[in-house]
Amino acid sequence: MKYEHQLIEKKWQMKWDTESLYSAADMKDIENPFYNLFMFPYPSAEGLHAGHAFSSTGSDIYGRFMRMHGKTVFQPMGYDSFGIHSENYAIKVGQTPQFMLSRTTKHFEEQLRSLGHGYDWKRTVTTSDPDYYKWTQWLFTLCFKAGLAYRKEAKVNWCPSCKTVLSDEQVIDGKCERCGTVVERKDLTQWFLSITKYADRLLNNLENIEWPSKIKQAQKQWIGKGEGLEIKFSNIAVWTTYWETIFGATFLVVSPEYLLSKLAPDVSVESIRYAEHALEKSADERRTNRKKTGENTGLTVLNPATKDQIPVYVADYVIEGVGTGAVMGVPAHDSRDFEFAKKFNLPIVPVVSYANSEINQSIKKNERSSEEPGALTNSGDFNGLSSNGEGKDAVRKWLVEQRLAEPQTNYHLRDWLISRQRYWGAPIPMVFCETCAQKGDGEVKSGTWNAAGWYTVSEENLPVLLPEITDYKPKGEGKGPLANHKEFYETVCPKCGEKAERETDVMDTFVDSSWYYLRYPTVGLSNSSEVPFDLEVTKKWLPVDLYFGGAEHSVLHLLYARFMNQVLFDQKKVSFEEPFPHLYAHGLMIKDGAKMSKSKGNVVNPDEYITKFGADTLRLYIMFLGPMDGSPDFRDTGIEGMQRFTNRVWDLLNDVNRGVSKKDVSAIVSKMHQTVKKVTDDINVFHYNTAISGLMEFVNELKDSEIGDDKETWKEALKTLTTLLAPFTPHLTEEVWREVLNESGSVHTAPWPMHDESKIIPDQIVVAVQINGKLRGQIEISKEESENEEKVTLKAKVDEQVAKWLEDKSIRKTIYVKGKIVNFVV
RNA sequence: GCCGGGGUGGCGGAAUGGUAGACGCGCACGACUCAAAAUCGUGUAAGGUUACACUUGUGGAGGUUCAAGUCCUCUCCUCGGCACCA
Repeated sequence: MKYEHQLIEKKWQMKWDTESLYSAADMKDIENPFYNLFMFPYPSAEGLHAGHAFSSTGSDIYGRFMRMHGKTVFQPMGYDSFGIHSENYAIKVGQTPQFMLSRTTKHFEEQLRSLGHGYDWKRTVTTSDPDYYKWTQWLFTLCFKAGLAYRKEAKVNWCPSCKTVLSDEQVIDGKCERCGTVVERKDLTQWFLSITKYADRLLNNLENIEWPSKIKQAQKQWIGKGEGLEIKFSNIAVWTTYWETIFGATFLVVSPEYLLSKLAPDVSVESIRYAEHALEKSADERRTNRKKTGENTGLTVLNPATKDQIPVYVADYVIEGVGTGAVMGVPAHDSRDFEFAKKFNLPIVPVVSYANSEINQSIKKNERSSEEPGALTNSGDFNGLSSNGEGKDAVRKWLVEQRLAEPQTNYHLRDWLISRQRYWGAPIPMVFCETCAQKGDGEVKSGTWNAAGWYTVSEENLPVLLPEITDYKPKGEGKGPLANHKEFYETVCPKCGEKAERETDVMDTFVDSSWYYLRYPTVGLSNSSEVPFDLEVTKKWLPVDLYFGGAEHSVLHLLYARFMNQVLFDQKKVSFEEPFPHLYAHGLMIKDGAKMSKSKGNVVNPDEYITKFGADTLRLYIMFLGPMDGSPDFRDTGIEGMQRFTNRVWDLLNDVNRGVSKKDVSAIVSKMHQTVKKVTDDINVFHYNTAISGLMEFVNELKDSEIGDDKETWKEALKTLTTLLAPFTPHLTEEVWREVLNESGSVHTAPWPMHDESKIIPDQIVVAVQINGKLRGQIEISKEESENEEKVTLKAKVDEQVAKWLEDKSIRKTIYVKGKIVNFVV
């Protein structure tokens, strides 16, 4: 009987649906909850590709594994449907985003169903749905009321192609994360969320969550906490983490911004001209210009440690926003300063030694080397000091005691810019009233920015609906398309009732995705339109038990979501700080050695493989390619090999009435228990490729066994194999379980098999024999014999292959590793 | 430059310090067939041999150990993150 994958897969997908196998009737009344979350995709028009199939299958296998462990698994799916990606595509094909959406989500659902994933389709989330973004807006108002949302004019990242601003996190190598265009800098007034206030907590909590270290590392690096000193050089403060090099600071450099805003007009005309010119450069141009250009300002300042007057320069290698925007130039210990000093003929003074006992003396004597700075020729030569920890501490103490410096902590993390001058997003739910602004009235009084005139839209008036307009394309004038629609922005002030205007920018998509995991369990509850998330159900299901997703979200989504959750925690809306205590980051599937992308034309659509080979074979194949956290290469040849395996398994499992001969029973029982252990252990750590190889070995063992009378062992082996395979091949095993083995209920709720440690070791064991660590022979012993070291070593000694190596040699030492190895040292 | 992964057959990849290359792909040969496909069987690290024996072998150089792909030191290459971050 041939395995008809098309019929069987469709049959069970429909049946699971009618049986609600993957959907709890009542989210509040369940036991052993396990929230198995997969990062939701944005519903692209192309549909999902093999990379999605790879990652979502990885998540699904774990969910099924947990379900068979008696957990009630909640595995929802939704769509991150707002955002530039979806909107850009709609523009390209000349449709509205709304129109595109209805087709794309439907296509996604069909594809995900055809892969056999056990999603709860009754509880989905679509971020562009008013029922959803109502609460995204509510979240923004919550931040505003907590003093965590503010407006500020700032030099921001502007993508000239997407015609919107971007957050720092969305600029990769100076380019737009979405379209790859070089971003420009633009002065705009924008909404920010104060994520920097959470920098320390975001950093410290990393200790307590079970995440891959590389993701933690990336977040740590992005937060970039630097504990340094702020040191006054006359009226200019510099910030440094290398304060011990201050004795070698022979000049000072300020950024162009610093010069123009704080030092002009007391500086040279040339330096002002230089600074103005530098500001016209794009961020990318400035970033990649490694030439140390600059200009003398004519000012001098006092080096507080050496008491020397040193010149002040302006140069664009100093960046506004890092530290104070001014740095001390220590050419002997910093390669950039060195290059600069060479160019401008500034003195290069190495700071020599701070050996602990002489520290005070050294400092007082202001010890300097008489060596020529010519020794410092390459940029790698600037260490030596930073490694001297004790000296460094002594200098710090001295500087602070002398009141020359103050401790100051700086972060790389910036506040999150969430305004987007686009159409396809959640409108920022704010109203500005000019009348109130004149009087200084506003919803919050804030010291950090002038909030006068700004009001949140109250909860009963949410959502602020995104109007359906046809002229939704961005124009690039610094305002979003909604600014052209009076009917949208004209409103009245909630305070004084005068004419007022709505904010016309929309929110960054990452705000939408920063809280979606909270919404899922509440979908479908009677109060779901009254609350963002029901308290009882949230308490039951959250935090997420396993979050499965791509490493590319290390510092975007994963940081924002943690931040939002912590805000909600502080506002007493949730009882946990970290939403994802356990994260698994899968790798990226590639094709022919390159990342799958439309532009390369190497995107693999799983549909044709499902049609040709079936979902189960595809699932096995992509999981077998390599480890889940690697970058497997999708190749067509391998899948045919997996189809052979699927067919072999099908034939084997249908051969229910055969038995196994007495002589092979022990080997089969042992292999069965080994396989149970191996597959269980491997799934626990997401090593699906080796779990599958273990299953293949078990299948080979069964196929090669001699036919005999022992039907009970055979039947048990088949049953075990079926359950172990179930997470990987849900359709085939379900067919076998219910129709061939005639078991009651679904295989996916059947109990996961347990292994018996005592049955793992077979009756006959092969032990390797080594002489001086080199393999010289093998002996076969029984299980009982393996316990007896003397017996084993004797048997090894007299083995024909081994004996000839022992002739004329005396054995100095014998090592026996039970049931594994005998090593004679001669 | 800093921080993290990795370097193992023709390929994807396995190996709690204990028989390196599991499992699979590919390839070769054989069976079945008029023939092919499919399927099944055998072989497949390199050198060596009719076949065995044996020798070498996990990027390179040292070291620890009865025993090293695995641990330590140095070094080369590669992939990912951050970066004129002071």
